[in-house]
Amino acid sequence: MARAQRADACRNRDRLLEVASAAFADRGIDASLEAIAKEAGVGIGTLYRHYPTRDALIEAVYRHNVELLCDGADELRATLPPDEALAQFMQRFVGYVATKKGLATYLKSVIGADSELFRSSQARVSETIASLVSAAAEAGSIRPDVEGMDLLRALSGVCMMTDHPGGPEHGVRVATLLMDGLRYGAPVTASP
Amino acid sequence: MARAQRADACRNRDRLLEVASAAFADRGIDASLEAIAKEAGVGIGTLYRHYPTRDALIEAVYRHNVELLCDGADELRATLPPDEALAQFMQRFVGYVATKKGLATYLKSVIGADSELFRSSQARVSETIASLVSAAAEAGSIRPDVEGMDLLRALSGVCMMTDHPGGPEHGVRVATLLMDGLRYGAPVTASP
DNA sequence: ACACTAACGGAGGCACCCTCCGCTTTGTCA
DNA sequence: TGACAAAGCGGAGGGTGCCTCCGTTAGTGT
Repeated sequence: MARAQRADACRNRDRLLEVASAAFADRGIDASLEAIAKEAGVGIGTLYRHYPTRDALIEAVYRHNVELLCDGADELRATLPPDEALAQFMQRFVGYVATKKGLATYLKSVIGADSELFRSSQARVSETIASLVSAAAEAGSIRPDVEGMDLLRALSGVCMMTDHPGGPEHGVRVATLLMDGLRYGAPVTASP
Repeated sequence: MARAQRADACRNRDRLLEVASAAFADRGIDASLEAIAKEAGVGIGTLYRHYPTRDALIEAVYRHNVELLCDGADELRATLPPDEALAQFMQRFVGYVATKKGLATYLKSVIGADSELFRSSQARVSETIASLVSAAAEAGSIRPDVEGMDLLRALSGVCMMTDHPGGPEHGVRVATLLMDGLRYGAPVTASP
């Protein structure tokens, strides 16, 4: 439907989202909106029309990132054996949180931790994990007594650690460990 | 020594610290420095002479707050029975973190989590707790098998929860529970 | 009491935020 | 295909906050 939105508007909207995502990731949450607009090749007015406030833009970036992460899971599922897909997803999750935690923290402070945004994104992630877990369990490549939410909680714990001394590579190592823990005791031991 | 610093400079410095502490607490980390200077009754130049950057001011406020919290422990120790002193301190700690977490998060993102600042303030808090714990343990009003660091870690966990749904009053309740846990099994059961 | 500075204050230049409105592009319908 | 709404664009401009710089003020020591 062209009525809904013009093609150029769509393009600009998407481009802004991408540029903003990169900008927030490497220049922090305070990145200049004017700079973002310029990098996206649009005027500042265009940015503000699509995202009327800074918070709206940040929220959109957050949503987009969660979406990317979860959509990526379908691809993993399609191209890798179930346990590898799960392992890969866990690594991505940890990496994602390490980069984007600033966004979440900021949003929490602005719109509250129990908003629709967080509930829905949490639900999305937890569904994704649950489906990866159950696929791997059915294939017999991880132990059958683990639920999606258990794993999500464990991962969250891993990510909390990231704040503290030891740096982000800690998270990666612990996530690997966790995955090995899942494999341990599986009916069929998958070859790495 | 008057040579070291003039009296008015001292006054202004202290006043700025107090005003800034209040401002950051209720208007957030982005509170206008010009407003802070005005509230403190000094020019913006004076603020910048004492605290050359925003970060310097935030760091000073953080240090000051940790100091206040820990100095307060001496007073508690002097006026209350050891277990009450510990209980009171735990409540203050939780309340303090709830208000001031923004500062710590910001500082971590700017100067890193493993800086001298965090190491020294963590040491200060942990010493304070350790001394309260051992005093209460010696008095027999809490169980003897708990170390200061254990309790600090538990409290940190309580504070992490504060982010999540349930609000800050959760922290207070859990801290109370924790205190009861400490009293349980003490050689002498203190009367509340 | 006086001179010597440390300390003060705020004007000013800069960057960013966000709004507003005249101009351009796009999609549609004859 | 061509013309016309209207959807969309861009950036000037007014406002606010950051930080620097320097002329002025007022504590301090003799």
